[in-house]
Amino acid sequence: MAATRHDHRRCVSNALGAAALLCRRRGARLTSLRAGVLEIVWRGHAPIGAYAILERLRREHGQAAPPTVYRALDFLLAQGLIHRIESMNAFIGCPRPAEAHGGQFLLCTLCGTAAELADKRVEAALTTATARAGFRVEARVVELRGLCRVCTAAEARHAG
Amino acid sequence: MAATRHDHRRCVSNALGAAALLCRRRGARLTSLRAGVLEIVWRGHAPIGAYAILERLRREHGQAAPPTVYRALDFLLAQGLIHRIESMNAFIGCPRPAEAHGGQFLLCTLCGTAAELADKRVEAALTTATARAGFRVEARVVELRGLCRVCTAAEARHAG
DNA sequence: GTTTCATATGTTATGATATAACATTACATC
DNA sequence: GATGTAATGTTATATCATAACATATGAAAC
Ligand SMILES: [Zn+2]
Ligand SMILES: [Zn+2]
Ligand SMILES: [Zn+2]
Ligand SMILES: [Zn+2]
Repeated sequence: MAATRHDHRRCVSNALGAAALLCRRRGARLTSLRAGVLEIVWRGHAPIGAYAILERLRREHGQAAPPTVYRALDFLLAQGLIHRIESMNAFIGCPRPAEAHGGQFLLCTLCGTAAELADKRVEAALTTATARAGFRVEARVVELRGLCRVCTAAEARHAG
Repeated sequence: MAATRHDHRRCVSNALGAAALLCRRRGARLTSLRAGVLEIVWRGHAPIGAYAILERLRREHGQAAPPTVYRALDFLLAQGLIHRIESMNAFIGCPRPAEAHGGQFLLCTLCGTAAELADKRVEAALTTATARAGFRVEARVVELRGLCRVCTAAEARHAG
C-alpha cells in the first residue's frame, strides 16, 4: 500500500543537487522560489497538483498565487526537472533530468505513487508504429494506471 | 493542414448506427440526448471539449447545462463509444467500439485531428515492460502529439 | 391503465485547474 | 548608478468538472 521504504531525504537532496548542477551548466536560473517548488514536488513519489503545491508554498514562503506556482512549474518542465502527469493534472519529479526523454509512467491507483520507466522496446514500438502512420512525434504521453508491485502483493495477501 | 478528404457523413452515420446496435445488444439506453452528444463528437476527427459540445447542444436541443453534457459523456465512455484524450481534456469518437480496448492516439498539433491506433507491438511492449516492473495495468493512456502525415507533407512543401 | 420504481434529465451552485494582463522587483551589464 | 531583461507580485477571470437536489420519463408490475 506504499512504495518501497528508502531514505527519501536522499531522493530529495539528490534531485535538488542535480537540478542546481544542470541549471548552472545551462545558464538557467534556479531561483529559491523555483527550487522551493521543486523541493515540494520531490517530497513524495506521488504526483502533486498545482494547488497543493500552492498551499505548501504559502506556508513556507509567505505570499503566493496560482501564477507563482504555474510559472515555477513551467520553468521546471522546460528544464526537464519535472514531468506533468496529464491524466491527473499533477506533477512529479524526474529522476533522470540530464537528458531529454519522454518516459512511461506507472501510476498506482491504490498508494498513489508514480514510477517512471524508459523502456527501449516500448519506445521502439511507438517509433515504428507512428512512422508507419507517417506521423512525426514531438511529445509522448504514456501513463499506465493500475496496481504497483507492493499494492498487488498486499492485495493478494488480503484475498488469500 | 487537414485530414484526408472523405465522405464524413458516412463516418457519422456508421458511428451512430454501430452505437445504436451495440447499446440495443447490451440493454443500454442510447437516448436522443446521448445520441445527440455522440453525433456532435463525431462531427469532426478532432477531439472536442465538453463546453464546446455544450454550446452546440444548446443550439440544437434547447436547454442544457454542464452536467447534461458530462453525464452523456460518462455514458458514452462507459459504453466505449468515445475516448477521453487526457492531454487535451477533450473527447473523440471511437471507430471500433465493439470490443474494449485502450488505443494509442496520434494528435496533430497543426490540424488538430486525432487518429487511433491499436498497434499490437506497442501493446505487447507495454505489457512486457509493466509485467517486469510487477505492475498490474488497469488502464492505459498513450497520446502522441506531433504532425500527422498530411501536415508533415504540407510543411515539407513550404520548407522546400 | 394506473401504480411503482429505477433511470434519466433539469437546475443551481460550487469546486478545481489554469491563464491573461499589468505592476513591481531583482539582477546582470554597461 | 543607469539601463534593460527576466522574475515575481497581484488581481481578475477563463476553463474544466462535479455535488446536490428537483423533476420527468419510461419500463414493469399490478
Ligand atoms: Zn524517495
Ligand atoms: Zn523523466
Ligand atoms: Zn477506440
Ligand atoms: Zn495535421
